[in-house]
Amino acid sequence: MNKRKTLQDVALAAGVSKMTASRALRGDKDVSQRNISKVQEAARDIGYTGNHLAASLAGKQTDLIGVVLPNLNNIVFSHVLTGITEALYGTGLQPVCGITDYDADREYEVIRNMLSWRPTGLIVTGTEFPEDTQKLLREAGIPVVQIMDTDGDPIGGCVGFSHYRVGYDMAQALAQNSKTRIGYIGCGLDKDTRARKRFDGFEAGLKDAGLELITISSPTGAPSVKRGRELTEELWRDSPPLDCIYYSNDDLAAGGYHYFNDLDIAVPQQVGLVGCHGLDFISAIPGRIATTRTPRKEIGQAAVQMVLQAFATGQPLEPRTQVLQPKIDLGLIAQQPT
Amino acid sequence: MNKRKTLQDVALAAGVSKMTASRALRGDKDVSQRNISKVQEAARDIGYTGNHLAASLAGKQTDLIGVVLPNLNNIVFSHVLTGITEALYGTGLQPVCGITDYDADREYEVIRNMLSWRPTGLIVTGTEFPEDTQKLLREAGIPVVQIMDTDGDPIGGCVGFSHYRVGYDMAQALAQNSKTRIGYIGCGLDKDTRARKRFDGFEAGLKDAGLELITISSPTGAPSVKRGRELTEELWRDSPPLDCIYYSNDDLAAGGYHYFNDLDIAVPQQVGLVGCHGLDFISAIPGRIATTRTPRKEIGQAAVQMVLQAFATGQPLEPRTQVLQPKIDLGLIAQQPT
DNA sequence: CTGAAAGCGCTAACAT
DNA sequence: ATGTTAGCGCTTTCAG
Repeated sequence: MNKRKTLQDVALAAGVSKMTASRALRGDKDVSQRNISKVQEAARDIGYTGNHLAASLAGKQTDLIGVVLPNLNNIVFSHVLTGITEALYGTGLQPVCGITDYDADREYEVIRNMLSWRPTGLIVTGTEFPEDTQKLLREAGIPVVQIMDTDGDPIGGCVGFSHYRVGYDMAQALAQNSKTRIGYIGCGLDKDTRARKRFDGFEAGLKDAGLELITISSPTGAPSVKRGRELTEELWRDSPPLDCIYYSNDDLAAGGYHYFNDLDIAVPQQVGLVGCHGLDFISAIPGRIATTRTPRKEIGQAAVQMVLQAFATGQPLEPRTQVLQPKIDLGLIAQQPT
Repeated sequence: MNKRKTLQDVALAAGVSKMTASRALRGDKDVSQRNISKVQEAARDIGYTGNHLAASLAGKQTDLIGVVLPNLNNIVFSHVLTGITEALYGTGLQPVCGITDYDADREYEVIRNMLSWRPTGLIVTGTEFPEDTQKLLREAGIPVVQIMDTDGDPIGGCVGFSHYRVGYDMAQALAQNSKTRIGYIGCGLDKDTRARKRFDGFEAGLKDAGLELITISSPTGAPSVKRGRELTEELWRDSPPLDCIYYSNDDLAAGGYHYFNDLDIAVPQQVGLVGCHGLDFISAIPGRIATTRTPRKEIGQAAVQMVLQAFATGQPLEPRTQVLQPKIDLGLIAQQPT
């Protein structure tokens, strides 16, 4: 394990000064073509890798964009990250991702830790933060963009949609389509504030339509297809008759679909199932599960645009909210025009 | 956007030297209780965040573990990353993740870029690398662990399983369970070498059982549930009768399941469907889709153990392969004991 | 177009 | 227990 090569080694091998080597490697203007070749060759020969730590420390700028997400097992956040990664591709910036697991303390630590790498920008999930986390973000001195949720006061840029309204609108749509005996199944609402906001909005939407939830199942834990099946089975067994179930996401709804399918209960004719997000597997059973299509990738891309813009102007990001409206897809629940 | 605070500012505010402040903040031994409190207080008061760049440059060690994955939309790799993150939690090390999108050039760049952050260890996916990437890894001077695939010569540590054997074993199992007219559907085998190895193993396994694939559908593009449905529909329409379809993963198989389910074709009685990985949604339709359960999270955890061990001994990692054997789950395809 | 000097913010290694 | 002195490897001046 011989010592790592430094710029000095490259300079030596190329027979120029450290400075010329540095400029040549970074593609600075004002280096002779001959020296550029010599330096690049030397770098390749000795296997020079560079040192971002030193470069960033000296240059007072990193090429890092911090991204703080609750979780990557939830495919929704993978999609956001994909949007971010794609939008960043070719800009010379690169994402560094931190996971909070929906834990506020961990979130504080993750953000604090990120900031100490002096990223050029920061993208964080959600709008609800404890006081000290807010302080951290406000004093970060770099562009901060909050994503996914627009219910709340943004600290810097903000792009996403209103989860409350997603719930509200879906409740109204179901009521308009003759669903009256509605149940709810959601997982981990104690931690997932956005799922909770959808729930709150849904209840409000029902209420305004003169309805209320007949049964509510809201255990802790992570939502999954399997979990959705189990919870649906319980609910169906113990609850008064339902003509519709609203789930906190598509995974749970898919689990419900499998349960009813095995029982030969027609979905959505006998019972309507409603999820959230519009994931790929929903389109593999066209029309069966109603959902709200959320623009996840687009949110990631828009967040990057905000950071890039702030980066270009050199200004911190003014509080500004951009809403990317989700679309309701009722599938076969939608009444045919009569 | 006032200038970021430095250790000097903390020292000044606390009335001690930079060094004492540094020690106090890092919890070094040999600092008086009184100064510890004073420094911590000062740091909090002025909103000191620290600078990892400077610390790592001076300390010649980072707390970073590089993780290079092909993709995060594939939930399989999210699970690996989760295993890594969990195993790293509490060690003071943290993962930094790079995405290659199954592209060799991008992979080279990602790894090169990672190395220039001087991580303490590196976890990369797969065993097949172009010559220059191999060189990079060999000369990295830090513990390198290759994961997921054990078919090939490891450069450093290696943990995973044989994809060839996964395919081979499944072919044999299907043959033993009276499947004879078998088709194959897989996506993106041009880029996903591990899926290709499963395919190769599957063909070999069939051959050794005196069988061969009746139909093969292997388009480019990303596998998804929706795609699985579409490809299954095509295959079923155009192919001679089949009693079993082997897919390159569970997502595609699930798409096939939905297709047959809508047609009231019994799965697996009329046609057996076989995926790979044993994802959550498989267990929501118990027994219907056969699969191979792969220990994804465990692979991530084992990889971290290897890095940690090398870190502790201070030695580069000797080539060493650890196999975490996947388990076949035939579900209802398995013949009942007679 | 090139180079020499200075220093980014921190910590290791010695002092005291 | 605390402070001082030297860098880590690079880039930003500024001078040729």
